[in-house]
Amino acid sequence: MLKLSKKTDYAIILLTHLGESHTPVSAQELASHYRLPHPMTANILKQLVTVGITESVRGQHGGYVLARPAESISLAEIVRGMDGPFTLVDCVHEEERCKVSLWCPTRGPLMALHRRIEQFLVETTLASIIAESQLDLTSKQPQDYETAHLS
Amino acid sequence: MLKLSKKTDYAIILLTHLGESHTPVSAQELASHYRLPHPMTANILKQLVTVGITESVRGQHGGYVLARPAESISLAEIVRGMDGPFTLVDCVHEEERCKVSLWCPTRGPLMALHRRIEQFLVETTLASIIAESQLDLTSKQPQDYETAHLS
DNA sequence: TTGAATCAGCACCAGATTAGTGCTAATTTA
DNA sequence: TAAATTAGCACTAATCTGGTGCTGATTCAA
Repeated sequence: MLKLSKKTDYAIILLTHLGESHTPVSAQELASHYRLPHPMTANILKQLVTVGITESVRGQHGGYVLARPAESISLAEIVRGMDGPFTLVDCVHEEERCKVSLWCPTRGPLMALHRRIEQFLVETTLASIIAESQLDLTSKQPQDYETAHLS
Repeated sequence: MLKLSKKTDYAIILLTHLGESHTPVSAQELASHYRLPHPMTANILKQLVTVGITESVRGQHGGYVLARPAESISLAEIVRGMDGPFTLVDCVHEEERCKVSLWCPTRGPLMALHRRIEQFLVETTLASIIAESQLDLTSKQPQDYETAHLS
């Protein structure tokens, strides 16, 4: 359906938070802050660790931190880590010929679209997402972000 | 999963065929030509009629034709007709504020990506897809397209 | 006028995916 | 040692996707 999964969407939100924090943030904290169900938040964070985007700190006052600077984490990596490899249409990654037609008319245009999307995903870094969200923040309402969320 | 549905993919293939034909083409013909299951092919074509992209001719020697010239049918319209409205993330079409956070950090960048994809979909016409597929055809193998397909 | 070809409009089904829950074990720190 | 926390599972429910199939209406040709 040409849509990002909710998990990926949430992952981006959680990662921007981690990118702005200097100390580990727990799943509990993040879940209640963004009013997301705790088990799911925890699962997303765990998955982000396994794909190497975040690191965890166990024990009391533990939590999650970015594994690398936000400048070196791309949107492409986040999407891939949560959703698996980006594949606009199945044939994008196939070496062999199209199963439907030898010269499939969709191949050219859809490959072009695939490449455009991929380029955007690779170009966009977590750091730029954070920068943009902070811009929005200050321009719209000079209020404390930490306390501003709704059900 | 940021993927086009198979039905949309097939729809594009079928539409390029109709765009190249001057007489109605039956679901049967299209299905056997592209080795697609007949019931599904029929369903896709029926749906394309209901959304106004194709028109049908009933009776013997009936079939489907484009409702309008290929130049005026955009990829956006095809995707919307088959998959429903294009929504990269749920909040794209929401007037009200984000349910997760008042200033959701994903909003800006994901909206930008959404607009880029949409722009491409709107810009790309069925006519241009046909033109490109014919280019491919002649440049790669000067062989009869009608008889060249595989399982 | 009848029969074959064809589309229209449904309703349906199975499998995959997504969203979300929950348990138990390991780790850390106060 | 107890509380807080992540790790690593396995599981469930709902939705989406891909695909099937039936019955009825329309059209054309023999």
